Amino acid sequence: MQKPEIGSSEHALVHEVDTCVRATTAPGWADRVIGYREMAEALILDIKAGNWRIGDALPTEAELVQRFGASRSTVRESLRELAAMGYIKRRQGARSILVADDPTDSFVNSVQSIGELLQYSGRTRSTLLARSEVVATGDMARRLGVVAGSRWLRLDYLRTPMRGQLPLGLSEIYVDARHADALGTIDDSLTIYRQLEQRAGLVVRRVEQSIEASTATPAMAAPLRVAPGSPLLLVRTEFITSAGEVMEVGLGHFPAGRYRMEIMLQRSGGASDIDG
Amino acid sequence: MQKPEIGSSEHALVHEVDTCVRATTAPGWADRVIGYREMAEALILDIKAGNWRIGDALPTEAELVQRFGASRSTVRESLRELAAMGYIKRRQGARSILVADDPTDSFVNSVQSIGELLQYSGRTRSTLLARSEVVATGDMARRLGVVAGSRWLRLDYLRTPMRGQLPLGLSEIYVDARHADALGTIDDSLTIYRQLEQRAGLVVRRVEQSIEASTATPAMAAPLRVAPGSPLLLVRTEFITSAGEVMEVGLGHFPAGRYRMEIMLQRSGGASDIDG
DNA sequence: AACTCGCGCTTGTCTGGACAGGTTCAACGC
DNA sequence: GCGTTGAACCTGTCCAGACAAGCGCGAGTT
Repeated sequence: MQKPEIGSSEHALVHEVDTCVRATTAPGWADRVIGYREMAEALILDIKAGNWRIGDALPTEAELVQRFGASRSTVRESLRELAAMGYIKRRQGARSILVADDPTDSFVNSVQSIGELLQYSGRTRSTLLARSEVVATGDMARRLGVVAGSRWLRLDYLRTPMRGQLPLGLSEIYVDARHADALGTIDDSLTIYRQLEQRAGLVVRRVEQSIEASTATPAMAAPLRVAPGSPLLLVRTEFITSAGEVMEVGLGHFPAGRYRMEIMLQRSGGASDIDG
Repeated sequence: MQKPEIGSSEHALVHEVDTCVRATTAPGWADRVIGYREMAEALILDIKAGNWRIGDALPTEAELVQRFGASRSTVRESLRELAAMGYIKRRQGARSILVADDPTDSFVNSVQSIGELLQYSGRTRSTLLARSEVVATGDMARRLGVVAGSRWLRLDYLRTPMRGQLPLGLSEIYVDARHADALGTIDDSLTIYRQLEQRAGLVVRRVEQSIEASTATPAMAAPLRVAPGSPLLLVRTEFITSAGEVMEVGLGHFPAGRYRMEIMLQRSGGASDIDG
């Protein structure tokens, strides 16, 4: 989490001493050693300042090497950044072309294998506590966000870190009873939703997660080893098919301090690389 | 600890011949030189063959250099490819982690104007409780995830629904003191990060959110109208520039039952939305 | 048992150099 | 005028080495 590089100045010193040469020919202003990130930022400022119009070609790599007093690799890295953000397009042999001066102001969070995060985060193991069939009645149906009266296969897991004793949390997983047969024996090396996809021929179209604070019920308190009433993170995950039907619902209960959910959103214009 | 890492048999040949000499000689020689694309392809085949499970660590760059007889740059380029395709996640200091063996299986959450959800979610209003300058000391620095000793402008908001009495939650917003001047008077119709972008010339590259459970301190309990110690949802949001510097940190505290965070992930393609 | 600290391992960033292969454009031949 | 060709220009790929910075684990402490 730390970002000690306040000015990134000590960075500069080291390299100055090390590789010297650098920028001796450059016009005076290129004194400061800058990294590819700063270089990218400087270029973006230039772009926003209107130095080039959309469709124009940016300076060649060689010119940027001169101007910033950095190596070609560094210049290329910054151009790669600009391309990833959607400002420019690159093509071998031709100079970079400015294609946008303000790439879509949207952020993207891309997740592979949802629920890895919820069920298998690498250094955790899950132990099945109970397997039962339930009918969603009033209160429970509301808690799950499903239709009252529907039938579900319920799986209770306790999640524990590989090293350490205190459990991370409890997971209740509800599988639509109509697909429970297809599930059969459960492969613990795959997520439930993946197995449903593979064996029941379902396709998850979207996943909805909601997160809120709650408290530990007496029943949960024992396996979680916390006091009843202590604060929990409640994570509900719904897996929804293209037909709009909820095929699986997961409820995760995580005591404070043991589990943290992290989401990273990245600004993206043209997610793709090079070529065209 | 280390994975014995199986398989990848035929690559041994190339390695045998050893590298260096490279294409200076005619293309007639025995084995092709492996490029980063082929290397990526080979790795994908290994992945699909099940040599590693999701969550496992791939070989280190050094090991791949050995195996393929290529330079580290080339190996890194191929790993970059795999990361872009969604097979692996990379983190400085730690080995690459396999996160998907079939990246068509990726879900995307895209959102315009993050932080709307933290500051202005349409049907809520924010009232500024306090504005102060603070220095992040030990404990607070850890809580914020910033460098100890750094200086910040702190803004305290109470968020209340348009209709209704009970407050939704408290927001502490910390703005890097170096950019606080640029902020000047705050336009309540825009998010803070947008104003920082426009007035301080910063570019937000990515946003990191972490969510966990916590408890209400006595100081929070009063304005939130809950009992001290009652469960809260703690949402931390970091706005990070392309230089990798944290320019704004937001801490949201939401009592149980009053606020729920919602995330919708959609499989490849279509846009989606987050929260409300 | 939980916490801190240090050290080794691993990835991130950067340098400087080389060749391959695509692009561009002007000179040339028809 | 028009298509071809070649050379200059430019980006793509690759190499070898170095230091910076983050991570993980074990040892020692509380």
